[in-house]
Amino acid sequence: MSLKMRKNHSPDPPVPCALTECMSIIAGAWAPNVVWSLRSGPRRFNELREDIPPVSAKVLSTRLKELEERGVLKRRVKRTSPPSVEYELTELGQDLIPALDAIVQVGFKLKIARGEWPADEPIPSHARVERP
Amino acid sequence: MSLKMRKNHSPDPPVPCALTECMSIIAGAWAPNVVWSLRSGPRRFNELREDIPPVSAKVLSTRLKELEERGVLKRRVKRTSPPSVEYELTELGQDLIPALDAIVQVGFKLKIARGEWPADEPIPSHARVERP
DNA sequence: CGGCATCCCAAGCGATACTG
DNA sequence: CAGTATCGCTTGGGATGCCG
Repeated sequence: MSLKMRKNHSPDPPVPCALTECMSIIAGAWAPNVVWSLRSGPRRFNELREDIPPVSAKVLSTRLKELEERGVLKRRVKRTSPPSVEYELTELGQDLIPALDAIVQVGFKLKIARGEWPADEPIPSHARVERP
Repeated sequence: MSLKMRKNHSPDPPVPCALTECMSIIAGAWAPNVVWSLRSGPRRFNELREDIPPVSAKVLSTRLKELEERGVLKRRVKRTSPPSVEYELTELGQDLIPALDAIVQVGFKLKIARGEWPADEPIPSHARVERP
């Protein structure tokens, strides 16, 4: 494909590489946390809000919808009373876990480098988010 | 500055977990591509612009400065004529490569799932960006 | 409980022009 | 070559309130 300089910002696929492709899924302030929070099983809307304290309902809702459209998770309505909704990772969602885990590992290296994590403490593998 | 209008957006630490920590480094449209482009050695400013076609000079410049401040890469000025500037990953920058590679792997899975990459073709390990 | 509607703000990015 | 300056747009996100 001829990738010529376009005068203006691309109406066409912008750098259609695998990296950008996947990054666009886990971009944004909360999407990675949502996926990460779901890695150990289904969670409900308000559970996710508690997992990721500062997220607003609007944004969480938006992210969830987007992640569902992208095939990362599934929304499941349980017709109980009161009705409850569960979100669960799809296979694609599961595929993201190793990538996120790799990112978390780097995050811990950063904390150690800044002395925010005791260096003698082992780096937790498959570390949890701060879910109390 | 200390007395911000407290009506909106949180003045408090936003989920200081390892995941968010590292994500903030590789967030944005181009930061991951920059790191990825540097993984096989130093690159110059305009080389990076060619590696990542749609990025503007302003944004690239901003990202590079930010990544340098964060300790991800080093800026090295060669006093030739005309002077040239090289950017190179630090150790921290290198640490990011496995994470980005994991992301790229997912990216290829996505492409395959959509039939944009021949399924019989092997998934390139440590795949390159489209650097011709 | 699980959202959506509304309003607003700030960051990120692109385009163009200009500089040392 | 390697940027900076300026501008304006688009997007993401927060706060609050309402609703089935």
